[in-house]
Amino acid sequence: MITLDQARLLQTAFFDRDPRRVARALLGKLLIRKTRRGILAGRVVETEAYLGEGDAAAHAVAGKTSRNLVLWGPPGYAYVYFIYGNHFCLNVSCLPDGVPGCVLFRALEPVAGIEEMAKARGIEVRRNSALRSNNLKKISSGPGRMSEALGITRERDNGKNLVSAKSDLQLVDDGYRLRRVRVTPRIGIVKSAERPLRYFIDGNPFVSGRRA
DNA sequence: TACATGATGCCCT
DNA sequence: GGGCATCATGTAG
Repeated sequence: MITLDQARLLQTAFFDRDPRRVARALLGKLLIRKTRRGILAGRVVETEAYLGEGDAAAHAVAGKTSRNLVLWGPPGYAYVYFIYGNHFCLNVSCLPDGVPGCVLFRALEPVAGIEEMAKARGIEVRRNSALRSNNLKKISSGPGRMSEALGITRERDNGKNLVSAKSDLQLVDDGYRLRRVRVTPRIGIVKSAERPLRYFIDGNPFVSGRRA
């Protein structure tokens, strides 16, 4: 394992392939936010693949709109949308320019800047160990939660390159070795609900929702 | 312009 | 396990 500042940015080519492969490959990578006060980082422990044509649950099925335009752009860019009047969800575009597809980030394991992320979520983590452990899971287990922890909004981050050295929101590899991945149907959808397109790290306590 | 809906999370029982 | 807040977006009219 290498330290955070030695971690390597993922390359654009990493995302220039089928979202199902990207979703699996992203597990164990780090999502980092650079702030004036330091670096916030979380390990990707749960993702979902959303395909283009033929995936009724994907935003891409509606065709190009002002909201989902990023899905048709080049790979490695952030697609952020607002949902349920409360939450932002982060995706990364996949496949070549002109072909829609993405991966939704569903949960992170807090790695660095934990105090800051907890603060952004309105959570106290400095007390006794039991409460701390319990509250750690509330920081970024779930797509809306992790977005709030990292300050992700559509206005701020939609269309941002996630593999640019200049970006304040990046995906990096710190050498983490993935053991076992589990695959299940996706969470919270009605159409195409049976398709096994959700991926998560087996046994990781920061995975959201059901873990079987 | 109006209206229905949603890739969620939180609080209550 | 269930109810519900809350609003951007897309679609219908």
